[in-house]
Parts: sequence; structure tokens; C-alpha cells
Amino acid sequence: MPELPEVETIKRELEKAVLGKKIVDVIVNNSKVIREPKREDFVKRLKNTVIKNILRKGKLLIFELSSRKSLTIHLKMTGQLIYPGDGTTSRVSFKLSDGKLLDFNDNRLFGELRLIDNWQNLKFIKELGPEPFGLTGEKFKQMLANKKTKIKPLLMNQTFMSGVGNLYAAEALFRAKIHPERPALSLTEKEKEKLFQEIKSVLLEAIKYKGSSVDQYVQLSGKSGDYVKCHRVYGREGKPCFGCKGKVKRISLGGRGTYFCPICQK
DNA sequence: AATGGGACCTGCGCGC
DNA sequence: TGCGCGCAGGTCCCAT
Repeated sequence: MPELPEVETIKRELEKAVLGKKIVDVIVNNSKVIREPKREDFVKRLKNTVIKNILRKGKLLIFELSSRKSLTIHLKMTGQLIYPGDGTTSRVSFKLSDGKLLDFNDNRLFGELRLIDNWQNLKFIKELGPEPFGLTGEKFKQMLANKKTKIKPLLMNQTFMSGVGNLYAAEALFRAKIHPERPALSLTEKEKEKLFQEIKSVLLEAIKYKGSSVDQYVQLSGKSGDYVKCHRVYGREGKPCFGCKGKVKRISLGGRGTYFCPICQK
């Protein structure tokens, strides 16, 4: 599941691989992933535009184009961007001026491609909370004040803070030794500070390892990311905790699988 | 206001 | 061996 580190990894690789290139053709194999405009307009308006700038906002990728429109790409659960691609499994392929393909793959068709005038006007963008790296500890503490909601679903709420999903929320909470079901306002000042630092450090570490290849995520080249080997709780149900002699437990929280150590995390 | 559930989807792993 | 089922989770949407 692509979260901030995975999307950031792809963004950095895209800058090296496709920035400044022209989209000469668009091959649509499944139009379900094209959310707007209609397929024909999507293709027509993308043709012969140059990729001028590549941005990431939370988990959303944005290509700013020479036409002044923007192509936004949300990978959701199983989306992949592959370059150079071969077009064999893609939902949509972008043929570039270098003759190579940029493939958008997505098994489950949750992903979203949009060609829009102003990405700033997207509802998702307007409601997006700040990124952890754009915050100070003080600001983060203020944001938690008065929040009765459980800390883990809150961290995953993109309107609260952007970029953290199920995997990194679990990992950050383990490192901060905080139980995922604690009401946010029950955290001590010290715990809030610790959690804020751990969120940033786990995301930076994951970027260094080029993301976590669980499920479908791969880098732009198609290679896996290496961060799974650093996971301390995610996907480790029943396995020994790295911090004590207990076992990692899995519960459902907000409809999401939640891994934690009931002994280390209070 | 906060929370829970369903919808969107497909592939995989499990139990029988 | 094969089939049906539950599950995976990012985001939106609706109900309570």
C-alpha cells in the first residue's frame, strides 16, 4: 500500500526518468481508472503535452503539464507506475517522446487518474492536512489536543495529517510505545513529542530503503522496496516482539488490521 | 463530532 | 484438486 515513502520514492525516480519528456500517445486498456474527463478527452488533451513538473502531495502524485493542466495519479492500494514499461498489464500506458512507455498498472482498479485545470481545486487537496515534515512538535501537540478519537485512526486521517497510512502508523506507534487505541488527548506531552519524532524518522528511514513492498508496491523500475525487513510489527502477528518476550498482536481498528505489542505499547 | 460500515475491486490463501 | 469465502486497505459516502 503506497504511503508517503513509497509515493516519494516513485516521485524522485519519475523526476529522473520522465521530466521534460512529451506524452506522444495514451493507450487506454481500462477506462475505469480515468475519473475525469471522459476517456476520449483525457487522451486528446494529454497528447503532445510536456511533463514540466512533478509534485507529491500526501499520497497523490501530480504532473504539471505544458498545457497548464495537471495529470493527478493516486495509486490507492494496488497502483503501480513502471518505466520503462511494456504495456502488457497496464490499465493505461503513456507513450513518451523517447519511445518508451510509462505504464500505470492497477489490479484492483481503485486507482485514480485525473486531467484537470487546477490540482489546487481538488477536494482531496483542499482538505489535505499538513505533512509531518511541515510541522513542529508544538504544532503537532496542539493538533492532538481535544481529540478524543483513537490515535491510530487519527494518524491515518489524511485531513488531519497527510502521508501516513496503516503500515507507518503502526510502526510509528510501536516505536513510540503507544497503544493504538489510546484516545489522542490522553497522550502525555512527552509521548506526543516522542510520537512526532518517530513518525518523521520512520518515514525518512522508509524513503531511504525505497519503501515497503507488501502487496503490490514496486519502484518505478519494477524492483521491490526493501523496508519490509525493518518492520517491527506490521505483518508480524504472532511473531516475537523485538522489545520484549511477548508476541505481536493483531486487532481490527477502524476496520483496519492493526499490529502492535500489547506489552510494550501502553 | 465521531464512529462504523459499506462500496469500490481483484488476487491470494485458507479450510473443507 | 477445486471451490467458496474472507481478507487486504485508501478514500469516499452514508447512517447513526
